[in-house]
Amino acid sequence: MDYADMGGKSPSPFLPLTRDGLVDRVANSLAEAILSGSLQPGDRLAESTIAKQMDLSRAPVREALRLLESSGLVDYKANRGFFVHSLSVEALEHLYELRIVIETASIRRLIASNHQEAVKALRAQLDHLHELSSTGVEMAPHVDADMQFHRLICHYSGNPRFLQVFDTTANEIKLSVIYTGRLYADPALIAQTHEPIFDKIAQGDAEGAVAAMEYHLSDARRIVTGMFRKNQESKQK
Amino acid sequence: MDYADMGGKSPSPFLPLTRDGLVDRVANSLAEAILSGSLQPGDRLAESTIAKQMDLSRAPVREALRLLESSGLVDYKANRGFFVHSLSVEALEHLYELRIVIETASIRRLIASNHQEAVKALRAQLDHLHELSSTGVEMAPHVDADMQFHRLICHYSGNPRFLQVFDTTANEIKLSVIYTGRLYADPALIAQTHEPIFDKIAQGDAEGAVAAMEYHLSDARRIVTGMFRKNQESKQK
DNA sequence: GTTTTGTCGATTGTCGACAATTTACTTGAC
DNA sequence: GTCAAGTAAATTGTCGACAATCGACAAAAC
Repeated sequence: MDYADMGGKSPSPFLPLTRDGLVDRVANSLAEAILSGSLQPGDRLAESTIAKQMDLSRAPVREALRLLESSGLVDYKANRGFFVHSLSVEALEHLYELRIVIETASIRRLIASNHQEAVKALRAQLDHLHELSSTGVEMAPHVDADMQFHRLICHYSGNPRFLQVFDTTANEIKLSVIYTGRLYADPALIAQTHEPIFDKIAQGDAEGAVAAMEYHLSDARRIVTGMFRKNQESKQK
Repeated sequence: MDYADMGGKSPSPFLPLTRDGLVDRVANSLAEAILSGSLQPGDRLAESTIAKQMDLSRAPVREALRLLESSGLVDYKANRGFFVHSLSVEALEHLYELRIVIETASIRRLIASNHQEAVKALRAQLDHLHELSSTGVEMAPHVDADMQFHRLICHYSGNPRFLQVFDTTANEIKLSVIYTGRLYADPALIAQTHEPIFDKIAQGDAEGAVAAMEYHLSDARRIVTGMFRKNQESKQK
């Protein structure tokens, strides 16, 4: 038997054996630190310091930082180095506007092509969200599951470019939620606000689903930017 | 192509005074080589070779290649290095679909906000295109001017994210045109096909402009993918 | 003859050191 | 006390060298 060319799911008895390079591990580690809030926006990310802390040279750290830059988690200024990405209210507005464009476009393509498969996956993800809502108070898992629902929509659009655009926005959206505190007073609301979108998609009602998504994202934008503004004001004084 | 240009307006009377770092110069140089066709898709881009040819060390070359990767000009495979980006027909279809989404969204936002300023800039760019059409037979300037028209639309959308998405697609689109040969038999047609879009925008007719843009991009997609297919077949034998 | 295994050359991955630049601090003048 | 210039420290930018990894070819086994 030839284990090399059995396309599809892992036919081999071995685990994927994730040979993540050093750079990826560094990037993941840094991303976690940023998304967990250990590092504040604007904080300097000195290469030497990080390299020393992780006990390796500056080269892989530098590459990891460049990677994070392209995913929007850090900013780079020539001859000045890397800093944890700082958000502004304007940037958030632009971000949500882009999300509306990409995710509504994804919905249209999704309904026109991959419908059956997509509905199944989205239903499963929604169920997962409902389960989560009864559990912990930790914010991160809820946000992740929320984002995953939206990501699935882009995935099942059938256009990898749509997913790519979504992914570039995803980290910044996560950042904004982390920094502004919880999105909804009750985590159970997260799952509920996605039901109307799913319903319309399941019915194959493209325009209805688009409208539901626009409403949902506009609402989220309103809440996030509102809290963001309040947060900044409280920091001023 | 200038990777340092952030697309914003220059408030000072002085030119940006591009203190391009070494990395940017290397990136520009490589981009030119790729977009001019000196390097063929799939060609290996060995760091040492490039470093020797440019008389510097591998570090800045490596960073430049990573930069080009994020702008879609080169592909990177772990432990194998960098290669000139290879296009597929499917990728092109996806790319044009994304362009339609972003550029039509840009048109809507543009007409709703920056209208006056945008119309002026677009008219100027169209005039420039017309002037070009009577001159040389070189393809690159026409393609650049064409892309610049579309880029202006994204720019005047007022949402930097839209422009950012456009820029990530721009290089690949350029590549496809370079590799498939001329888009239109007569360069004068390039300018003409953009007039309807401009007219509708100038009139403030959002839906009309969107329709014109969709028609234009669908047409371009049809031509490019068609020539691409033909090109590949001729390479087979 | 086909498949597996071993070896080699080439290329990327990582490292520590030095040069160039920026930032922070100190010093001095007003 | 405030501001400016000059100096020192810290940080990024670049370099050349070594280690790890990969692909291709050669050799051996079936």
